[in-house]
Amino acid sequence: MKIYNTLTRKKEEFNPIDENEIKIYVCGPTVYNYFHIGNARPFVVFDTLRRYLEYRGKNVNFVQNFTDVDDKIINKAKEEGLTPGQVSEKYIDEYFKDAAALNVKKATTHPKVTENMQEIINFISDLQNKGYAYNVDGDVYFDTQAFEGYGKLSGQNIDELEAGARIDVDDRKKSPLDFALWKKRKDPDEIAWDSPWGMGRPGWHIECSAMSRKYLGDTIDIHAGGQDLTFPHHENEVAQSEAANGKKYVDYWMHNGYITIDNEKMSKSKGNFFTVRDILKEYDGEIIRFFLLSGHYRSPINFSRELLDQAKNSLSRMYNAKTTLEYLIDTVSGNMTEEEEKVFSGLEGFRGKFIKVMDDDLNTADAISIIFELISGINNQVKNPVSREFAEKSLELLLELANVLGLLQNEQNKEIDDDEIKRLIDARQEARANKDYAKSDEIRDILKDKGITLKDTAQGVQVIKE
RNA sequence: GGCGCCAUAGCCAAGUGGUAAGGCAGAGGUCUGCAAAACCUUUAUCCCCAGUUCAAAUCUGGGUGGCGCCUCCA
Repeated sequence: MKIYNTLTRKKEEFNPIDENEIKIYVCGPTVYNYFHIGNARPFVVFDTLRRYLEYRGKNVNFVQNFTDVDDKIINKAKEEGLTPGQVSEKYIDEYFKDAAALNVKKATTHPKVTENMQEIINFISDLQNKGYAYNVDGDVYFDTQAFEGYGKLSGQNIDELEAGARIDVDDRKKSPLDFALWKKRKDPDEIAWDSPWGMGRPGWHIECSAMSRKYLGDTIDIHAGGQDLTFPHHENEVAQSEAANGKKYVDYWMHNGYITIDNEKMSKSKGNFFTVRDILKEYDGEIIRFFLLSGHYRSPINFSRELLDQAKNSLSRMYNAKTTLEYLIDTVSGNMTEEEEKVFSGLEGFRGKFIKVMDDDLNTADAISIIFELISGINNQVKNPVSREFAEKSLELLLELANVLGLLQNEQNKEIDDDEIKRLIDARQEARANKDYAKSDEIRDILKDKGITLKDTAQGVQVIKE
């Protein structure tokens, strides 16, 4: 598989350190609110990466943290009269609900900052002992000038960065680029932990370095996140980890593009964001997932209702194919004919094409189009009478590929447990048999309002529940 | 000021040297009592200019337009 590596700015062949355990770290959310669809993109994209690697037979050790102590959480807690812990616990729960709706699997480990305080403190101590960190009256900073290679991930030049100087000027720092590893407690009732430098809490960047080291080791295969984390967050992680461990931190850096609104980056500070929780009120999570995977992960995607509607209709085409096959499996019988064998072996060719495009830096847009080509192939066969075996095998292949993308995961409940609805369906069949079409159409409309769609097929009436 | 990305049909989008995938929407048709679904047909010289090449959406240079990072942000 080839992966575009931000570090080298090239697509590179992916060679994991240990073939038997691929180590991936994805920067997780700061839990002070519901996440928005821009936040959702890395969750979905890198979940897809993980699914694909697993599909190819790899074991993946997938770590995604929760930043559960931070200024924003503290502020939110103050506003709502809660403790920071109460706020973060709440939004961790909410994260899992929305992630599940998007078919994002749970990580192997979801470490929390507050549960790794000792490791973080030890990490800072390591840096201090090696001369990469300095303590200014209880605040500890990373000395960027001491680390050769600062700027190599983001392609930034230190002199130019300083010249750009939108960074805060703080006389206590040796360089404006230096960043906080440990923040001293500012007032006595602020949440804080004891440390060699006094009461305080960790800076943001150090958390990921410490948790990555603890759960995955000094050097990992893939570290991923949104493009906006490249600088300074990931640049700082590289500096910290390589300074402390004396080893390469990450072999492959992956960064996803933004979600935009009217071609402008969606962000909390701009206020132009839509939470997944809100979108879920109108659209199924899989529609959102389809939307997020419909373009390449490094390209920006513009968000709009129109595009969500397009995604919805496209996904319906996939579900129609699935539903039709399931219906055939229930209603027809027999093994594949020679003709069907031939057609099906042609359809199996799409598996190889699917793998080929996914191998090319996770080209999910192409992967989706290949699933559609498979569906066309299936539909073309299924418009004529087919054997049950053909339907079964086709469905299996369709679901195999869709599952890699985390799509077609919704199961239709085929059991009609409502007697009233059963009666209506029977009544319509009777009316049709009597050629009383006015009545049968009327009943069909009534059922439609109840979320039951009827299709008259060669095998009989197909009932589809919404 | 530094670093970087993007521009393909009405909409979305893949393709990065060999003559434009796929989806949505639209139009017409087949099937159906009618629908639905499905199937068939139909819609692009790839922002502009110049260059390299037998050959360029794809490479080079120059424009134009849009976006991002350099500050918390996925």
